Amino acid sequence: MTEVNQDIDLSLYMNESAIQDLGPVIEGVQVWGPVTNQDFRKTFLDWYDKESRRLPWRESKDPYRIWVSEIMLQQTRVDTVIGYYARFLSAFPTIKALAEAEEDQLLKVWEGLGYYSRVRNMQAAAQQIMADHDGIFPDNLADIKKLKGIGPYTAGAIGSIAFGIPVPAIDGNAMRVISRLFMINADIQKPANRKIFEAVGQYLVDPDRPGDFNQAIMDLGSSFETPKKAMPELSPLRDFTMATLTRTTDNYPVKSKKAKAKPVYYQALILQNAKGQVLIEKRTQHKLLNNLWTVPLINLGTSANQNLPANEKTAFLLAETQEAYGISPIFMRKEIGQVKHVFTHLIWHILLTYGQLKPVDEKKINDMITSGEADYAWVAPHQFEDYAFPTVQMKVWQAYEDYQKDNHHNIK
DNA sequence: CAGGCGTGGTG
DNA sequence: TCACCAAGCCT
Repeated sequence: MTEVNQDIDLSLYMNESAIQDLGPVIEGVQVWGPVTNQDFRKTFLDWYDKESRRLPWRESKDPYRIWVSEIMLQQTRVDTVIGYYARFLSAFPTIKALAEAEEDQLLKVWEGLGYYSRVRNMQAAAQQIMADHDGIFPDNLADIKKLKGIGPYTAGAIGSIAFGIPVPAIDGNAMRVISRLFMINADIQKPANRKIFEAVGQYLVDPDRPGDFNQAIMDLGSSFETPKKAMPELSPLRDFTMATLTRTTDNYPVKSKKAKAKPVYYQALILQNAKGQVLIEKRTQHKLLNNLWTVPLINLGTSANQNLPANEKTAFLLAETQEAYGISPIFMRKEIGQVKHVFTHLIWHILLTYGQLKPVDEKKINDMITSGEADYAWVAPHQFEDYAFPTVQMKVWQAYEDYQKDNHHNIK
């Protein structure tokens, strides 16, 4: 059985807190009763009415705009999203525009925001809405949940904010706040424990103002009830929060650790044609950074493998390049730079190698581009507006530029 | 279910 | 430098 707050006796704290009555046990959590619940909601929403953050997506109840903000905000900071939100809406002002957009243009607008499947899923959902709902965002939870990329949290957020449906929106903030309210020991990392917070959240949410209630949780979670360096004694809910009353805020939420990122090694090929343009390719058939563009990357595996003699390294590189691209560039012996990029689950270590194409190889590449056989393209430095590059590629460009700067003998 | 999936900020 | 984090969802 999941550990919850069974070791806590709420009644012990009734005299020295705002808790006035005891309520039911929900999923093993002893919660306060209806009298306290009303008091709690009023206190919380009064605070929200006075102190809520003014954010671009709070200016409208349009479900499309709420939806866009909720997808962008998944695992992403508010400050980062603000830089993308208006641009996205101006590029794709309606569900129809999103549904009909070119994927390349979609990724270009999302470029740098990360978790790119979010925007691909959002377009798929927009197409679902065009097909199944005449282009009108569905107004009930069951249909909202069917949309690609919308899970239990996002459905609750859109449902409550845009349509006033009385449901909680259980994200990391909500689990942190609720775990501190009732000193819930369930590991929030475990999917099975979601139902505990869903159920308690459902009990707590104000049925008259569910959207404001859920957004109040967000604001509280980003101000007084933060993951680190919380200031629970300044929270408007301090007298309702068991962890604050017992000075155990830092014990909540319980959260198990995730595996740390593993290193992967690559050789990036900076291949120039006669015009001085550089070869890039679209990452089709990948899961990571799918359909974004990078220079050719040769995977060297999980060990550096760089303690080989120089001539063997070159031979290896030539063989790999011939294998993957059917060409034999003239490589510079020494690497021209390096890049380190950290993903959630991987760390890429990239060595940049410069090479020039022989005319016959350049023709081979050009033929593949012309025939549409492969997603290659030639780009000149600083003329990147047509392609969506992930941040790791922007770092590669930067390293290449640094090298050119340091070696005033222009590579050409 | 565990692991995959980005990026930038923070202590 | 590094661990951890920020309005999760999909497979």
